[in-house]
Amino acid sequence: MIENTDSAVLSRLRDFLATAQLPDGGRLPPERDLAEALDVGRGALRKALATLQAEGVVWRHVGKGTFTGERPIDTVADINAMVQRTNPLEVMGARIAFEPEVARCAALNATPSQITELRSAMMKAQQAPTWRLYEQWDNRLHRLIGESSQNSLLLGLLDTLNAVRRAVTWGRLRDTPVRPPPDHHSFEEHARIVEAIANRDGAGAADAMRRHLRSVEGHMRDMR
Amino acid sequence: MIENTDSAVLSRLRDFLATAQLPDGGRLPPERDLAEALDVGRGALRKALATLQAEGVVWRHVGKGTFTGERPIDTVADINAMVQRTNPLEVMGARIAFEPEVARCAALNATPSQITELRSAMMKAQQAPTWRLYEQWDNRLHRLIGESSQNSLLLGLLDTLNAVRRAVTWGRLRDTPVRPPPDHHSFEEHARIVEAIANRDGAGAADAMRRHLRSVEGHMRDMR
DNA sequence: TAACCGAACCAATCCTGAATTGGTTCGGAT
DNA sequence: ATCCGAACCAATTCAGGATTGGTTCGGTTA
Repeated sequence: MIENTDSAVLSRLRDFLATAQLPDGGRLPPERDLAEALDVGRGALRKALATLQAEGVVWRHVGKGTFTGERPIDTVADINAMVQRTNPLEVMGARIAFEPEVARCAALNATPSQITELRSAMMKAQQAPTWRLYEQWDNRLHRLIGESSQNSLLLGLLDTLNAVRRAVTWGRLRDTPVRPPPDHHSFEEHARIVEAIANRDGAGAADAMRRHLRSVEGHMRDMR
Repeated sequence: MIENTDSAVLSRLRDFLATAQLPDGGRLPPERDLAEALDVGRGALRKALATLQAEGVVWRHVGKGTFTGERPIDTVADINAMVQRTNPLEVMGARIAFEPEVARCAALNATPSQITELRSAMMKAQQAPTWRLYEQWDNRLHRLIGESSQNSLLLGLLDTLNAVRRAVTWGRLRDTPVRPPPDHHSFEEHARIVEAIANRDGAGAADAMRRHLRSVEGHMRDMR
């Protein structure tokens, strides 16, 4: 050991990083190994690493290791935060803005088997013996449309939207044994959406979805 | 074994479910155990379970088990999960589907002071001395449009989308000291969007935003 | 005295192999 | 023909140990 002043260790560490040429986000050797490789005590190395971390050159996490670049952004979008800020009216507005475009993508990208599934879910909803089962298949239908867009990010956003919707409309589940009337407004609207998707009619699907959601919105207000 | 017709097995299974009284989302015994408990072959049991699954009473997954109720959809908006499933192309597709509709809402709902802010952010982006600062003001502009929609849920979804976008396109930050050229394609596109919003022209705003994003998409491909 | 080093320990994380579980196939018995 | 048991497959879970950054403590050196 020649000189292990703080600055000497730091510069030797920078040297190592420059030489190592590791990819951005790459992982450094464990502190113990690195200390031995640089012929430095672990404490001194940690002090130097702390400096680099303060500079934003590296970031560390227990059990994971030390990595170059900046710490990746924190993970979960807080659905609870959205739920507290929003209200049923906003949820409906967001659905009317968002879901028609998802339907448009679905019309352009759905696979034949997905179209079959869409028709099946639609039928199941029509024949549902209770409101609860109807809503179950209605949900399934709307998510199938998201899956049919073949865009996992759109699907993720749709799931987020639905999670918020469920949280906001909590406790308003219709659990009556009464079944939806055979002329329930949604049935024909669903059919229009699914047929537009089957016909690869993007604009038609978006339009049909928009009409459907506006109709749902109208009935929501009537129930107040 | 008395009678193990399909319907008999099915009714015995329903009986078990009713008796077991497991909580919604609860887990059924493994097929092998359950088959033995009901004194039924596994194949027959599976046929009955398939029926229940078609009815939406239970759902199954290899390695996990069989559960009551609906298949849970990722309730947590785990951005990391989205990031891992998606790719830059999908991100662009989602933006093109989503952001024009946000712009439409913004045109209908933006307050005068928000319109002032929009113009300000647009100017700042035009005069940005570096690409990094340009992107910063570009981000600010797009989020301001989200705020102008006056729909906190739409804004939350937009933030989620942006978080994914940043994570996916990470490491491709342009940090050159060069500034965007004065005739950068985005400048006029931004202006069209902002003016459409200022004029309360929802369709125009959506259209301008769509053109803008398609243009960005095109330049992304050129850079490859 | 003060700084530094090595060693041990802690908690979070990763890793690996075994066990579990739904999905499938095949031969034999009824 | 049909059903059953057994074996196998692939996805998932689970448990234990190994790894890793964070911390503490006593001994050594300057």
